[in-house]
Amino acid sequence: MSADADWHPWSALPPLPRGRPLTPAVFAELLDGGQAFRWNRLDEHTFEGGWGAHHVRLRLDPESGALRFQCPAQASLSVVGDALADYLAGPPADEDALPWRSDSHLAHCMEAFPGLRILRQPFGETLLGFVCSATKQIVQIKRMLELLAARHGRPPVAGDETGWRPLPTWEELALVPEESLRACGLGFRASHVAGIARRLAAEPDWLSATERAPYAEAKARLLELPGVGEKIADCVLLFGAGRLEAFPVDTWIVKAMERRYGLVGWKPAQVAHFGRVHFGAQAGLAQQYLFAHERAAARRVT
DNA sequence: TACCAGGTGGAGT
DNA sequence: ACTCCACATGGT
Repeated sequence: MSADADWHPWSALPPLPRGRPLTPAVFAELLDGGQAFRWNRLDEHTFEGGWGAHHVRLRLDPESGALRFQCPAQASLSVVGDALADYLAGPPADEDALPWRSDSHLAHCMEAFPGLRILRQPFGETLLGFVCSATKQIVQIKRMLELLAARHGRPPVAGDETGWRPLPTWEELALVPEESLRACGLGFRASHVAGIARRLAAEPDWLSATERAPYAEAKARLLELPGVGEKIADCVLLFGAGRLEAFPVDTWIVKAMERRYGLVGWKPAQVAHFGRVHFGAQAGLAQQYLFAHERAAARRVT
């Protein structure tokens, strides 16, 4: 942990577009609910974390819903503030276009997490995070990425003494032996990461072309990568490219559709088809409400 | 101990 | 095309 002197003073962040003020529960769900894996709680209303080369502390005023942030003293306040606003704003979305009028369960989920949104994360590191996510709990995914950053990431800004490191880029990962990836707790995911890193090193423009491509083409390209199937491809496109039509189906969504929509025994591919048809062009946003609600419900019981 | 975790890919029907 | 299961690792 670093001294306060290493940080800029707290600064106000403009209100998020198209959003009600965040509640503490929605704030926590947004940063630490399984979209991003690099935020950690500092206290009741403050998280510390980062994306790309940016490292910040973010604090919610529980009364007003206003957000304040601070960044390392060596970083540019205006640059980081603008980047943070983009990150939190997420892709253009319209909650009113979701079928909550005819879907009482969706309406319930949206009331439980008012103003929940999709973050706009860097494409490459979203890919890394979700390749590491396969059959892992969120806390374990965070640990893997923390180790990757600590051991293989570079300092974000010259003179930054906070000790925080960004995730290694794919270019940097291509230079890391698979055994070192394994030592970060990746398990069988290490060979996937290594395979993707080799592929991206061989075709330097492949990733950015994939990010720019239309949804169907981008997804087909991602599915070429080792360790990337339907679910992870949709997570990368939803959280790392703002493609709200992506509808990732994981164990929680299968459970939710089974319990709340009566789709007992449906397989993930069938659930995915149902979700796209039922929830429409912003199925991914609906998915995030269902996901948050289902996890909260499970927590309540246990 | 057995089972699960924001799954995927290969082998065998 | 569909089902089954190994794949590493850590937690309950």
